[in-house]
Amino acid sequence: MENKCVLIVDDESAIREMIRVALEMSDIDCMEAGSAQEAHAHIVDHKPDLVLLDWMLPGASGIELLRRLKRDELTKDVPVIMLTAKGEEDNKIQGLDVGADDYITKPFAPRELIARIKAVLRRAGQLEDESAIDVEGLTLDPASHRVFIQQKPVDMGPTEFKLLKFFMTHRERAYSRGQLLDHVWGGNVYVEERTVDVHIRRLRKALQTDHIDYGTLIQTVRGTGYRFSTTGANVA
Amino acid sequence: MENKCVLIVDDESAIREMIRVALEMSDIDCMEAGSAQEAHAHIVDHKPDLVLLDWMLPGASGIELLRRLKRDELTKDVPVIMLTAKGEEDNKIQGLDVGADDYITKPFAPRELIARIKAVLRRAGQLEDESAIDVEGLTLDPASHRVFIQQKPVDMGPTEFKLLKFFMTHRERAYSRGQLLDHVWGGNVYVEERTVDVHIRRLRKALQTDHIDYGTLIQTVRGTGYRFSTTGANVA
DNA sequence: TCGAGCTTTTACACAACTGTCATATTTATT
DNA sequence: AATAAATATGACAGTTGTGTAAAAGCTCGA
Repeated sequence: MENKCVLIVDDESAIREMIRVALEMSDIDCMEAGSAQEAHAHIVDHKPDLVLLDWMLPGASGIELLRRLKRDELTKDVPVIMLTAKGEEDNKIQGLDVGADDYITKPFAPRELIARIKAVLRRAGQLEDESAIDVEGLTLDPASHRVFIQQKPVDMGPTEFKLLKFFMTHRERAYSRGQLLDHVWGGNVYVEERTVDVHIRRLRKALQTDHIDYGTLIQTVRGTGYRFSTTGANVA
Repeated sequence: MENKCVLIVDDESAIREMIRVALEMSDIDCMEAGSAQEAHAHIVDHKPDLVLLDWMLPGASGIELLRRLKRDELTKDVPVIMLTAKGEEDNKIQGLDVGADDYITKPFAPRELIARIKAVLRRAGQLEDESAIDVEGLTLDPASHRVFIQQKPVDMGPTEFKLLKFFMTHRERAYSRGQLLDHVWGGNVYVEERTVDVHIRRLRKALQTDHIDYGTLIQTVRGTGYRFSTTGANVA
């Protein structure tokens, strides 16, 4: 599985370095930013999985940045843990009010930091849409992470599952192999486009039963890619 | 029966000590926290049976903590009694609004405190599902803290029991190892995720008998985690 | 302080899944 | 009908994730 990426925002590079060491011990990838501006640019740019934000940035801009992040639709879902020095306790609460997901007081034990980061990451990951999707007897249930054909569970690999989920939430529309790679495989992976064909094939196969063949819902759009459609196949 | 554990949250250690003495007279275990932050960490970590929370923490964070606790799925079920000083009576109402289970005005008689605590614990205790859960001949009885297969008692460790209880009360849904750690181990414990595998293994083993193998009810969701399901796995 | 009973970690084997290729098969074009 | 282009299919090997057992660590009570 891909590592989580945490952005460390602190003006003291020594502290950043210390935190980085702690996190990398736990297989968490780190990026660093020394100022609020730098941090903001990075967040918009790379969408880290979590931001560790020092309250005491020069210009008291830590809380400013937090507020700004939470105001913007694009960044409001990025979890933030505030770092506060002892004696700034009042600020913690303010931080929470503005939407920090947790706070931790310096100095802290690396273990505790890791534990909190993991806890926040875990909770953040849970927020996805979980209601089942049904198409003519083909049901995909994100909660149980399963697919059913007429209430009967169907077996398929993780990639096929994600692929089908994407299709069922984006029907009646053709996607190129490249787009599918982006959406299903996720951004920066280098994979042959032909690989998509293979997974389409596997998915179609999995959707076949003795009685019904739901594989035909995934239609080939020659020269373009594929499309999930409930209206029978037709000519271009 | 195991003693109940109450977390006392107050910034004055003298008051904490006084309360502690009173509670321990009644065989109630106590933990203490002097700040909202400390308290939150403790609650997530150890899930006390009840929290005695002073409204007047530095930074007026008592009410904040309460709000935070009630917002988070993991902690919303922990009962809270608010401690308010005379003259802050208006706050009581606010506290109740946010979800406190009761409130007490300082100064209070120890007898009264004990009485209220017991009342809240009693109420909370009743909410716990004490009725046995049965799935196709596999029975878990929270009251006796035992598991039966066709009326025959089954042996397993405490963690396996909690794990099974969680699964049986949360069926047909995939949980990541991280989520299982959150729910079964409790909050911020810092444990390898692979540890879950081992307990799953032991639980599955415990659920096997000469005749039936209930271990298969716990299904592996590759790349995701595990799921308790009564709809059998299926053919490829 | 020691030991029993659990829990957690570790290490390795194994099975499932993935990505790629080589080879059919289909579709479009002339 | 022949040819070119694109997709479908089956097989293979490398990779990843999980199962399993055994060892190391804890905890609590005698």
